[in-house]
Amino acid sequence: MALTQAILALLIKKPASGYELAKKFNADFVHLWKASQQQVYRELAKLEQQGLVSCEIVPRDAFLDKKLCSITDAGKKYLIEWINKPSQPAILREDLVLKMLAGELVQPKVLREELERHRRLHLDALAKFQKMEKNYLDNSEPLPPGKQLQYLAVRRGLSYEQDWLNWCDEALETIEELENK
Amino acid sequence: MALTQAILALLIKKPASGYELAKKFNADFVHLWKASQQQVYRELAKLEQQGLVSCEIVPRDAFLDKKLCSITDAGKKYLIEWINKPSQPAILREDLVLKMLAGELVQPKVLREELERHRRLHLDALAKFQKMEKNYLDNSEPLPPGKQLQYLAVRRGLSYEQDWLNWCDEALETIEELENK
DNA sequence: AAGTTGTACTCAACATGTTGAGTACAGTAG
DNA sequence: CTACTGTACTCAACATGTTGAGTACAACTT
Repeated sequence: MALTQAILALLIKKPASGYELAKKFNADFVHLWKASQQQVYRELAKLEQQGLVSCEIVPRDAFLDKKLCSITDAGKKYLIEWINKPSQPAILREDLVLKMLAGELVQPKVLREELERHRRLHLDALAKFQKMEKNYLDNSEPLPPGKQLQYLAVRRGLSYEQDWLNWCDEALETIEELENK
Repeated sequence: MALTQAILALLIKKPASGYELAKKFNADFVHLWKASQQQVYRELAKLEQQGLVSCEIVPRDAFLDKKLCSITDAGKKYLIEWINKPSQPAILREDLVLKMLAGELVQPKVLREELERHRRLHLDALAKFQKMEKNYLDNSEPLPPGKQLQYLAVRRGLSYEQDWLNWCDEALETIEELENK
């Protein structure tokens, strides 16, 4: 629903090609907003057609051409209106929770191994956010308002992953108790 | 992706009609797995066709007929296989985080009001999970394994909402600082 | 010289989720 | 006795997300 806004939000920082945006949505940004290359290109085409972004083909001698997209004034206006509209919290749909609900059907060991896998994944994600956080904390000068807000986004990721980690540990304790009975 | 499994997971507890399932996915269950009526009916039709659930029309004199669906042995087998396969953590796509990233475009007041709205929503959700938790805690006897796993799902919801709440408070502090400058 | 990796994109098909309207009937409240 | 609410579903259309293949070219490795 809001891939539109996610792209526009990145483009206000600086113009980018579809390829670059797609890379962000699958690397540093992946734990906050994931999107496939195909999704990005499709969305970008729609945005250009609506006049919310404008693209320009930049020839780079020797390299392949690159279609650099920038947000237009209309795009900025659209984003501002969207921020002003109330939005709903995201809908949670987590497979792992379903596996707990139906967990009686399998051996506790199966659940334990899956929990351990998820624990590792959340630990990796947490490490990435901690690395990002450093860029905001190591600064001796106070952060400008834009950066402070960005920092809040990083804090959300950090807190989210830490919270998952805590739950995984709690769940593992319960499962181990079940295994020992 | 896993609405299939969400429906099957509910059906192992007891048979239900599409209407009843849809009600769950929009009431007590909504913060763990949300699905619209239309989605449930479509999925249920597919599941019946695949032989994972079997439906039976139950005439209830005076009342409207009800199509009661139960999970079949094939359905149970399918669920067990799914639990055994590793699954990916859900993808986060939260509008509010985007609003922070692009937040420099608007007055801090706009962000503060949106944060306060979300804070209230998460507080409501938290209250619902706390109410659910009581059913598991008030018990003097130890819980059977199935219930203990169910309790973990509730704990996940509880922790998730509490974590959002904490972040909202942290973000509000930051925004208030911005407003006072 | 051939194969792999990385950049930069397009097209097609399908699965899933959302929105909205429409049918039918029973119970209850004004 | 009419309107509203709740039960119990169906159909259609569209938006969004996923999967997979395909094109093209440059740089680097083996």
